[in-house]
Amino acid sequence: MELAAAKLKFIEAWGKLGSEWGINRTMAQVHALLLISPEALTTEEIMDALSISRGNANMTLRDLIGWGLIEKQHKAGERKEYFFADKDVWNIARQVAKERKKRELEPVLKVLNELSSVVGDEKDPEYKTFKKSVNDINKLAVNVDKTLETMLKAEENWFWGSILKVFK
Amino acid sequence: MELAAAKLKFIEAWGKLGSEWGINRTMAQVHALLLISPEALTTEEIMDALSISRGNANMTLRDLIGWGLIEKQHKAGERKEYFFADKDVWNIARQVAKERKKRELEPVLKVLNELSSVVGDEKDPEYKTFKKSVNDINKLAVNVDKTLETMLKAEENWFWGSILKVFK
DNA sequence: ATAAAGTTTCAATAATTTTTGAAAGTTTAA
DNA sequence: TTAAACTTTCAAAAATTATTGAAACTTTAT
Repeated sequence: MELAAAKLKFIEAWGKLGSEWGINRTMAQVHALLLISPEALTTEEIMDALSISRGNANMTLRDLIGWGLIEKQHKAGERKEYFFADKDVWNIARQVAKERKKRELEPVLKVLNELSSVVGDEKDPEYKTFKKSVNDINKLAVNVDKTLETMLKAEENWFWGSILKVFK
Repeated sequence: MELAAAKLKFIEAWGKLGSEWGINRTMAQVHALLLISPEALTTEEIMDALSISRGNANMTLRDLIGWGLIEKQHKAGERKEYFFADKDVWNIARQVAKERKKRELEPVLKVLNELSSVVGDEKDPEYKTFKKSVNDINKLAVNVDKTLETMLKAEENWFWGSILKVFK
């Protein structure tokens, strides 16, 4: 396969995976493009490469910055803004884990906690089933939260070393 | 909080989490409803509880069966079909992991593998950057895949025991 | 101050995804 | 058989989400 074709395939695959995981296709594609680009790119270059509008490019880039996945760069003597992706895949994974934990897991933990404290008649099957499911999900969510917390602090080699050794 | 209100809140929270993770809101809500229901429910009961149409209910239930999260039940002397959710949260987590691994991770691993084999000029920064990103993502994806594989075979206590002990 | 270069915003439009509801299909019992 | 009870399908409609593009805004250089 040609490099040019391979790049397109990578961008497409990343976009598809993103959309399956609740991340806007275009956002995932812009990220993919920057990931495989050795140089920082301008908004115009990104618009051209992916055939998207200026407005879309601008909003997507802003979101990616919000996720901590890319940053703006300025080149000496130039007005234009350049965008550059962190290429360290472990950083990326941690950054995504950090944001999703904050945006999604934590609010759910909060609700589960409130729901854990609902009191009722232990004889009532409706209550018992509700309580058991909520408590079990809560425990699982707390374990996931703890594991993510560890991941956020960990070095890649140590993390996978520990996990894969145990599971070997 | 009243049990009735708590149930609604749980269904709502589960639906929201689902939609953030690329799972249809209604599907997550039906799953939530069945999770906290001590008895199997009919299509009609589900339609009523969530105010959804018969068509929607039917398709959603079919999808949930496809994900291995619920099953049909028949009660003696009744024509109606009843639906019942597996309440074991560890089974649920494994089932979801299994399906998403198959549907999403494996296709991506396949593409990454193809892209890893693209050859080019080691002096070309475009090629070098592409290759490095693809290889790094590939390694991460393989580690995730191995960990999921272990999870699929594991008992809940052993799994979290091992992970949390290492990370303590 | 002005104009050029560049960035941001957002209402309108387009695309996608979800839902409806009624018709077609199936199963069971009499 | 027939018809009642129930399930499935799917084209059309609704809802949601993403994208465009042009105007407004900001910054910099002269």
